Amino acid sequence: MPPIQFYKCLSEETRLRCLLLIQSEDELCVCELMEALNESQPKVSRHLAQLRNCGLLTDRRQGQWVFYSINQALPEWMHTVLTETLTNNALFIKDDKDRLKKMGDRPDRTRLCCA
Amino acid sequence: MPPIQFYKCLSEETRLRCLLLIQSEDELCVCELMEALNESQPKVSRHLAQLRNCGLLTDRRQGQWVFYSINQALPEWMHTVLTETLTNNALFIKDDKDRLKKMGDRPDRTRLCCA
DNA sequence: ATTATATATATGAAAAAACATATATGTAAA
DNA sequence: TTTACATATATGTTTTTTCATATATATAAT
Repeated sequence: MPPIQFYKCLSEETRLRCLLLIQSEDELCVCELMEALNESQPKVSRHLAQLRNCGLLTDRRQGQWVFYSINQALPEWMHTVLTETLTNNALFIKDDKDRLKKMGDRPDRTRLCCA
Repeated sequence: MPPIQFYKCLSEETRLRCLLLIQSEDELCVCELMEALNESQPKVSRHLAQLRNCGLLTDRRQGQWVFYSINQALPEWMHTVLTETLTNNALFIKDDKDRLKKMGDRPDRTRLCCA
C-alpha cells in the first residue's frame, strides 16, 4: 500500500477511531463499533469497508456478526505507526472505550470448532 | 496537535513529498522544493504554509530565501512516524531527490553570524 | 420443513461538505 | 526592477454522509 493511501485511511476521524479501537481490543464487530463511536450503521460500515479494501483490516464472519481486526500481513512500519499512535493518543478514544465497556449484550466470540 | 490533523497533513501527495524531502535534506527553501517536486510556486507555497500553521514545519528567512525544516518541538512519536515513513518509502521521493541533485544554482546556506 | 420476522451488515444513489488547484495579484528583499 | 515567496478568489474534484433498500443469518411459529 502506498504511503498516501495509508495516511488517507488514518486521516479521517471515524476511521482512525475504528482502527485504534480495533487495535486496542483485538477485534470488534460493526455493532460494537456503532455503539462505541455512537455513529450510524451505514457510516461505520462504509468506513470499515474502505479500510478492508485498502488492506488495513481483515474481516471474518461468525454467524450474524462480522468481526474486523488489523491485517497482520501489513508491513512492519505500518504496525509501528499504529502502535505509536495508539500509545500516544489514549485520550482520543477514551470516550469510545467507555461506551464500549458500558455496552450490554456484546456478541459471543466463541469460534466454532469444526463448523 | 491532534492525531487527525497530523495525519491529514501526511495524506496529501504534495505535502508528504515536501515533508519527506525536508526530513531527508534537513532544510529546503521553496524554490528547491518547486524544482524537486516539479510543481508550481503557489501550490508548493500553499502546502508549506499549511504544514507550518499546523506546527509540523518551522521556517527561517535568510535574505531572499525562506528555508523550511521539521519542527524539532514535535512530540517524539510524530518524529518516529516521519522517520519510519522516510526509511520505508525511499522510492516515493526518489525522482524528487534526483531532480534536486541535478538542480543548479542552489541557494547558499551560510547562516549569517551576528546578523 | 415452511413461513414470517428480527437482527446484523452492506451498498446504490443523491446531496452536502471538504479539499485542492489555477490564475491573478501582493509583499519583501536584493 | 528582478527574484523569491505569499495569499485571495474562483472553480473543479474528491470525499463523506444520508436515506433507502438489499442481503444474509437467526429465531419463532405453524
